[in-house]
Amino acid sequence: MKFNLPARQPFNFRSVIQSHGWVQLAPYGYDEATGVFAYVDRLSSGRVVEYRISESTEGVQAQTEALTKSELAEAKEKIRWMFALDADFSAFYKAARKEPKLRRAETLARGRVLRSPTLFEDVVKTILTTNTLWGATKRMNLNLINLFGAPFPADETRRAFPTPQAIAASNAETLREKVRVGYRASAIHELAAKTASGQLDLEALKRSSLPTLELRKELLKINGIGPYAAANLLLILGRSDFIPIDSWALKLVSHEWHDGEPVTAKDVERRFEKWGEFKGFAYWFWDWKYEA
DNA sequence: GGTAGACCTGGACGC
DNA sequence: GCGTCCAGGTCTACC
Repeated sequence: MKFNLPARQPFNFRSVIQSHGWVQLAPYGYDEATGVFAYVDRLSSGRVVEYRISESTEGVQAQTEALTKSELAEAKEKIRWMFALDADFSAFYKAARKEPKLRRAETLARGRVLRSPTLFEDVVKTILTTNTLWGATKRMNLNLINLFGAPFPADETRRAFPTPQAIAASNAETLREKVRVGYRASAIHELAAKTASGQLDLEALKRSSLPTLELRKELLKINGIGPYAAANLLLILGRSDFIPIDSWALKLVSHEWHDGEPVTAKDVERRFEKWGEFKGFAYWFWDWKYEA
């Protein structure tokens, strides 16, 4: 079955897909040639389905197998969230018009950050990006999915992202030895256990009206989430008050303003201070000189 | 509030 | 094939 979901304008499908490296992490997939984005999802009914999503005139078009009425409603809600179809970035665009390095922000409809259907998945993936190289992040994520994810019946080589319950039912030792997440094992298992038991309601944070500073405090309470990871998750949640400062950010700022000389996190903060509540977006969508 | 050192993995490199 | 070094954020202890 096919269905269309409209997006608040302006909207640019490729800008969302290319907003960060998430698209390279299973169970996402993207075919550059056809422009089809795929995601294997486990619905709350227990069925594992694939969404094949492409750009439409007003937003996105999704294709999947026949779903029940409640499954369809769930799929629509998840896809709306993943692509932030309802998000409004007009205030950021207004501020960005004055800055040549952000000139393309509005024309390319930047601001939306590709996200997972659940915040649990995004928190786990963010933990997997910390203190490691991108290749290792991809490997750990794939190991996690292959070990704990439910298989997609039409192609059992592909699996949905594991539920908190599936990970919680295992233990930190298995995460360390089979998923090869190293010291992150206890943080991931604790996160899964607290989420599965209801002690931690991550999904409520998606709709939270808390000020960003308070929301950040909530994220920092999670074991394994520090300043970088919290800022990354805030951007995913549409909050732009903090910059995810990692070694890459230091490199970008170093080459942009300091001729490649070493810089500190404070230097990065200073460069974007004037952007206030938009500093995260300004950093994220800056037209950087330096490229990998 | 700031800082040093430990935590792990896997890739790169030298032998 | 083996050993060593290094990159990458968070956490804890300490000042």
